[in-house]
Amino acid sequence: MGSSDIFRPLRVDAARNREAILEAARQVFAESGMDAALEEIARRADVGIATLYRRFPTRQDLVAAAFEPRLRAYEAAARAAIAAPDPWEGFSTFVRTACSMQAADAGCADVFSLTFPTTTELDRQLRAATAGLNDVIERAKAQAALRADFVLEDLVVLLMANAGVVNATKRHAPEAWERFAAYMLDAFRAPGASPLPEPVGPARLARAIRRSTARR
Amino acid sequence: MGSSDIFRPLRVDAARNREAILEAARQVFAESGMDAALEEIARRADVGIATLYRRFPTRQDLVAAAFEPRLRAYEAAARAAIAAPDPWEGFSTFVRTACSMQAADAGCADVFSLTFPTTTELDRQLRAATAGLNDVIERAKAQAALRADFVLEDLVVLLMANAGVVNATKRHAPEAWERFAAYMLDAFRAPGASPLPEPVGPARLARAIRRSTARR
DNA sequence: AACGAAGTGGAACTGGCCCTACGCTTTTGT
DNA sequence: ACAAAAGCGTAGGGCCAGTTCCACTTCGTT
Repeated sequence: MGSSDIFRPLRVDAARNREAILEAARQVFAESGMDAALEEIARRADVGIATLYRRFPTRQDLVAAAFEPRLRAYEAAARAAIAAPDPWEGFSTFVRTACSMQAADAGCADVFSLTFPTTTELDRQLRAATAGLNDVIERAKAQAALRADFVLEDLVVLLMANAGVVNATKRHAPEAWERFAAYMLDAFRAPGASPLPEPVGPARLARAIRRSTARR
Repeated sequence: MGSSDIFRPLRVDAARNREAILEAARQVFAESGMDAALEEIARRADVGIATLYRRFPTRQDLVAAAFEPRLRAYEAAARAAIAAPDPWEGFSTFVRTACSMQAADAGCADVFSLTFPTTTELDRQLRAATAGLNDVIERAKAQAALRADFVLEDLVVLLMANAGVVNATKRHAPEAWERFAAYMLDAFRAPGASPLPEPVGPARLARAIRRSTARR
């Protein structure tokens, strides 16, 4: 990847530990979100905390590496939407898939909602995948399935909202998001019932994203 | 209030400090949510941490006291909705008001979305106020302004969702919630475009609420 | 089998926050 | 003016998470 010139393979024990850390990280991030305790991850991987730091100097390095499979899944969902013959079908399936991933994995809730500061590379890819949907969106509008004033950023806002739903309900009503997503899809469906306030333009949303450290 | 039999007035300096603490708490809670650091509140009130603890032995005592004006405002908004001649008008104004309060005050985002464990008394009142809306909801359905499958709990879920939006956008796109709320209102408006998944019944939502400590 | 490089884990330091104990200060009532 | 009651702030112990350091172990090579 983007590391040094000479690619030196890891020693086998080191490689094994690296995998154990990633596996543990995926579990823990899924349960507790991207701001979970690193020591918990090390503990669960049966590895000293220093080992974790040596392999992943910053939290973001670990997040990026652990999140990769989910990113692929997200990209795949976007591609599926693009490839779908019926654009509304593609669009709505994508929405449900992404929301369901958020529900199943607290890390996805954090990352899809761009609420967690990730590597520039990771969120470049995430945005790219999302932006790819512009095509479906246009086609869905063209056949008057999607309301004309819908914009790509509405999708991001939806994921932020869904993260809120999921976060509040995951313990005792883990399927609440389904009804919520259905409402949103109804809202997106043409014709728009009433005029909407301006969307926050892509530029501002982008700036918004960079640094909502999720605070707490 | 609910304290001891003999009501002993506070010494004037103590009363002054109490007010300072409440004022600081309101500021800090509004900025950082209900899980803000108590020491920060004491610091900002120019008061020792022990004073804060003496006056408000638990975090929830402080939250309840600090939140009171907001609770009143919420109740007032609900009453206004009930009193509105046009039920849809009343309903939608209420939704916008509650969302806007969440946007303006991170504490409201936490409490309205029932994401933060509060005193039983406080959230009893909050629920009562919300439940009062059942009347408007029925009237709005009766005149086919609100879709027939809407339930009261959808309102709570909306507030959870809006908390997510607000949390992610407050720094750089603080009015994003307006467009989101408008979408939701469109979704709620009759006729329902497509069948919805079952709502999570009141009982389960209630259990959900008790203890979503907002984790992180 | 033996040596050096690579890797390891835990101890130690930091800083933030919660919460309590305790000796000092202010108010209040006489 | 003074003493008792009420209130106060600081200091300190506990906990938890992040981060760095370093003496020790394991691996891979010759």
